Amino acid sequence: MSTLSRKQREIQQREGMLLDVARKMLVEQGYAGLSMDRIAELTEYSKGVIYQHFSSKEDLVTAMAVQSLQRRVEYFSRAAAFQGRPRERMMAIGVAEELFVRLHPHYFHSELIIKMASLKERVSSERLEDLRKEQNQCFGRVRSIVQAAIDCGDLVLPPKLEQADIVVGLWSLNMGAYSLMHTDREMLVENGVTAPLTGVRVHCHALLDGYGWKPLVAEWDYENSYRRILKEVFPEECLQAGLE
Amino acid sequence: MSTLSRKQREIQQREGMLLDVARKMLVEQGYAGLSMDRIAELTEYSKGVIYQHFSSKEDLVTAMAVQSLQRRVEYFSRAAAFQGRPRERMMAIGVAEELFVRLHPHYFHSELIIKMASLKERVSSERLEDLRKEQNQCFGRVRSIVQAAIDCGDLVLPPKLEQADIVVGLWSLNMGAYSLMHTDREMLVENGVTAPLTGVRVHCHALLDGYGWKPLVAEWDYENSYRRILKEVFPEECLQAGLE
DNA sequence: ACTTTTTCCGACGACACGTCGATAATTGAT
DNA sequence: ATCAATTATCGACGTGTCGTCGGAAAAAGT
Repeated sequence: MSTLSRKQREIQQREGMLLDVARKMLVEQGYAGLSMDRIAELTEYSKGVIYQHFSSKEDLVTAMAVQSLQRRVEYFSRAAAFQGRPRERMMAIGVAEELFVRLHPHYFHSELIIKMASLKERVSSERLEDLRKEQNQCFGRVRSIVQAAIDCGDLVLPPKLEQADIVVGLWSLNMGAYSLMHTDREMLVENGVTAPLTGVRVHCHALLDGYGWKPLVAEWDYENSYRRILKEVFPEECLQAGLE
Repeated sequence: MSTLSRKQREIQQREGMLLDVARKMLVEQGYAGLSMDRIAELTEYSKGVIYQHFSSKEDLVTAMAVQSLQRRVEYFSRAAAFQGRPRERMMAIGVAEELFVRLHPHYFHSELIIKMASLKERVSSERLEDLRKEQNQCFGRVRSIVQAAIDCGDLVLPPKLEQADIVVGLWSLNMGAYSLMHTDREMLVENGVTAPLTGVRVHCHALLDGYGWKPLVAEWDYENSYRRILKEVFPEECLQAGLE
């Protein structure tokens, strides 16, 4: 006998289904087109049921963001376990992020929305706590790699920068690039930017080189590292993403 | 006699006033708290009048973003005119962005919102054209500096990167960092990131060093450049921002 | 002074969020 | 198996917002 009754398990499962339907709606129709009434209609549950799961529309969107971050943490964890120099492991995190965005754009999208609209006011405090926790998980995964690099001497912190700052720099660059792609793809193609995704990798390497994080691009065959990461850490996802 | 009648000028002026009221509301109450009815109430105009200026709520928010970009272009233009090496002029752009975000956070905020919510569907096509134009202005200002650096030999494009890519890298890093500050400041302080704004400058320098854009940080006194930029290009704004 | 055109108004319909009392289903005890 | 107690579900309702539209008011023109 499990800790939860049959009914309660059913309810828990339902939450996932509600989120799936909601996410599809969010992606197809935007935030404004995400309607609680229509979720009720499509799932053939009543609104009351939905409001037993989520205290408000904002709470629901936040739940999507939490799901997204959980998935990301999963990716990051696998990436962080890659066998290699710290900088290679950091590269693996970058690959993880890239695959994550490629394979789950709807998850990423929900994160962006919740971030922007400053919806936090109307979100239940437990959900907000979940969000915070997952975010810190992500941050922590990256941070520990930076620490490892410092410990083994591959990275000497430049003046005025702490470990956490390095994380912020990389995070900003990635986050900025991907949200740019999502929101201003039009402007990019207009300006002849054809392969923004591969671009991100190159930019990250430039940034790490700028920090003086050894081995520098000139001293190491990161193309090879890249292939190893894809093959050893994300073989399944590669196929899904259509990467060779 | 001007080309516009008195009445028409009055109407044009009114648009600015409407946007001011709306922006204040947006910043104080978030996107959800921005209500067309309340704008009408506060300005003591009818809703009909407001809908003569803006075809929808989204159109109004887009108008705010356009205003914001116009202001940014102004800042960027002044920065681009700084006398010095291309990399110094690029640094001036960074300073411009920093001051812009510091002094007009509400403008910046409206940009973020319009970007995220994929509101574009309901925006009038003229307004969308305005937005596109201003964005390209910004992009162009930065791009021409990159070109200048290439022309004078200060920058040799790394393999796999075009001029436009360099712009994208810097843009992403800045955009990402500032939106991170706006949306996740809490997470930053939790992780001991104390001075994110000065951090951005350091990260940008690292990125430019990574591109091999001469003169590198080690070869030039950019602290001095920074002081010169503040004093020569943005003396007024410095005081307002409370920078020494 | 009177007509035409422009501008302005605010009631109205449609729709969305979130609530709540009534209703149905499930559980547990006898 | 029966019935009471608890739990889960429903959907109509109140409130508020968006965007429209026909008529009132003001301005321009003659």
